[in-house]
Amino acid sequence: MATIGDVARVAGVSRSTVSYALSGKRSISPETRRRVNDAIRALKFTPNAGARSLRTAQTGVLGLLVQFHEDEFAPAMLQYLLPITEAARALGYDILIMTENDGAEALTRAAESGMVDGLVLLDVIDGDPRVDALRATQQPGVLIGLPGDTRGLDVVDLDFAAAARNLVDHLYDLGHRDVVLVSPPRHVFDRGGTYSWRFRDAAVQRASELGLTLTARYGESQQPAIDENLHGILDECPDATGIIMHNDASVAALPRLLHERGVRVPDDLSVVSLYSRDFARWFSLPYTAIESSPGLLGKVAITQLTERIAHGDEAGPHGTRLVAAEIIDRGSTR
Amino acid sequence: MATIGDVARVAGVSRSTVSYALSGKRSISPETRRRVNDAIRALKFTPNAGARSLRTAQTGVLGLLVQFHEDEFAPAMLQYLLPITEAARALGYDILIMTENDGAEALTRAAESGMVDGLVLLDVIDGDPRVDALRATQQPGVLIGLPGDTRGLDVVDLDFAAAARNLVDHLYDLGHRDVVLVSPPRHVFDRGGTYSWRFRDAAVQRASELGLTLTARYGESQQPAIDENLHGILDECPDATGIIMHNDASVAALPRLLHERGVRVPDDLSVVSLYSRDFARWFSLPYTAIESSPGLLGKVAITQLTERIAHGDEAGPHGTRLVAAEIIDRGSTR
DNA sequence: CTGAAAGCGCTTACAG
DNA sequence: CTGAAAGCGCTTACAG
Repeated sequence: MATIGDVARVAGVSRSTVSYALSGKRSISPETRRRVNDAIRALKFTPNAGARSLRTAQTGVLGLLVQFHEDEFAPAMLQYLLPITEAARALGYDILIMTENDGAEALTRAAESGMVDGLVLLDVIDGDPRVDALRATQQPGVLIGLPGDTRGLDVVDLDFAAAARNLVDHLYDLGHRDVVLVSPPRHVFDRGGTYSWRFRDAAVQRASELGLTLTARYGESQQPAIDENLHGILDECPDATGIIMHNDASVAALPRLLHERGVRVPDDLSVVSLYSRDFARWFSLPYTAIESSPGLLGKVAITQLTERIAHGDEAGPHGTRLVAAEIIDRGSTR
Repeated sequence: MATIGDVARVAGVSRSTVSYALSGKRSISPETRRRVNDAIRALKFTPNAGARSLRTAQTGVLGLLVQFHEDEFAPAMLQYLLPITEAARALGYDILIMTENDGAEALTRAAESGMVDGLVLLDVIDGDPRVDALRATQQPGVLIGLPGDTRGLDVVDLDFAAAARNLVDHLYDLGHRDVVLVSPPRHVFDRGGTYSWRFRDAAVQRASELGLTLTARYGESQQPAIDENLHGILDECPDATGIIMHNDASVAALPRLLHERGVRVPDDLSVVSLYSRDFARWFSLPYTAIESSPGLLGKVAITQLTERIAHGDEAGPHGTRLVAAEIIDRGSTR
């Protein structure tokens, strides 16, 4: 690999001139610039990342901390990965992906060794040990997912409460008065998955405001429990005319299950849910749903993080951005 | 962040002693070792990665080049991600994930700037421009997926030909004499996805050896074309008693589609396929299938790559490792 | 508009 | 068993 010294020698200038030609931080005569550029091309010179980061204390790398909760629906995670790497790349950053079970330890290691300029925490729950680790490192970071205590943190998440109200209103406006809600599994609530109760509580409250009967039930995350659970819920609520699915694994199983039961959508039952376009495509889901917007969330998070890296506290106060929930009508209600 | 100089001062030794205490590359008196360790703990010292890599020309990072083919089934990619990061971590490496459309450019950038010690190319096809880029960089690399020209490359892939023969034999042994094969979409063949024709050609040949009628058809990768395509194939082959699904997107749609057609498995039709346990779980697929073993492939690839990094040509000749295909009986045949 | 020099934080041959 | 010093490849104040 060529070094900046090689380029300087070939171009017949000093190393500082090559560096400034690269960075544009001081003016260079056209003739010199040409010679430098020629030499760079001839030698295929690329600045050494380690040397640069040692000198500037900046790496151009962001750490992405992915948490695989044992019982969670893995494909849902994938939706965030591509938008995040793309948004980061567009801003000049690469992504170091860390999937260790001990996310707090991984975060600390990446930060303390200076491998990254900032950290993205995916799928944050209340009481997440990575959040304390992040606070301890003093590194810029952004959370996707809302913990209980957000002091001093930049957080991005979907507005699950607004999403729930939106869906309840949608069914109510169509005349539905008896509706079922299938939530994430109970252990997601217990574990601190705040999106689960933010959604459910908002749905319950809106239903009560409207005088709509809402039966909220936990879903399951693994077959065959999913099918059994859904059959049980549907048997239990024969008069319900609408169902709100807030559960990736369950909604993925729903088309087949409703077909088996001979339930037609939307003639016999109106179905609404919350997932992304990609998710709908992978699982051929035909339901009207709140778009969970992983691409937008990822982009907002990366933008926020890079702002924080560049400007620190001057990038504005720390805070939580709840991204508005938008409904996509696929004709599964009436 | 504390530096090695801080540790040395607190411990009352030289920086070299701290460094050697860390690396264990020369003997240290117990007393000195204790003082150094105390200082490291007191200061929470972690060596700076940039400085270390500048000095040693090693980064402890592997580049993972993920290629998102527009028409491909994204969840399938995810299965490789976790095993690869875990295998890498177990060997002391972190993973830089690159998802750019221009994978060759990304690969070159990572290699030339010295960000990584080696490269993993996921989902390699024949004529993949990343392969030429890899050869040009002279960096250690490993491919998952088999290109046409493997000279000088370390390659890991599933033995798709053996998998196909295995499935044909399985159906033949149960008495089936008229079988359908649903391959990947035509453009996967055209694009250079060698797994598609390695599987199909081996199936066709084995069928002809056995005197079994095998109707090979292209599948689709997007709804609603998937359903239409499958209905067409099933209508076309009313006498087929078995079906071999070599197509992620199509097999994911099959349970619902067969249910719609009133086809019972295995009473009316025997079904075999090729996918991973995780994939089967996500999509609730009940079919006997060759285990595609993404975890094993990822682990083999990482092991091979780190060997190559550590020992270069002494790690043995470059070559292709085809991982044996194992069948998991889920009772969908008879 | 350009160059010589210092220094980022490590590791390791050299010396004792 | 330990230390002083060189040097990895950059960037940037300092000087002209």
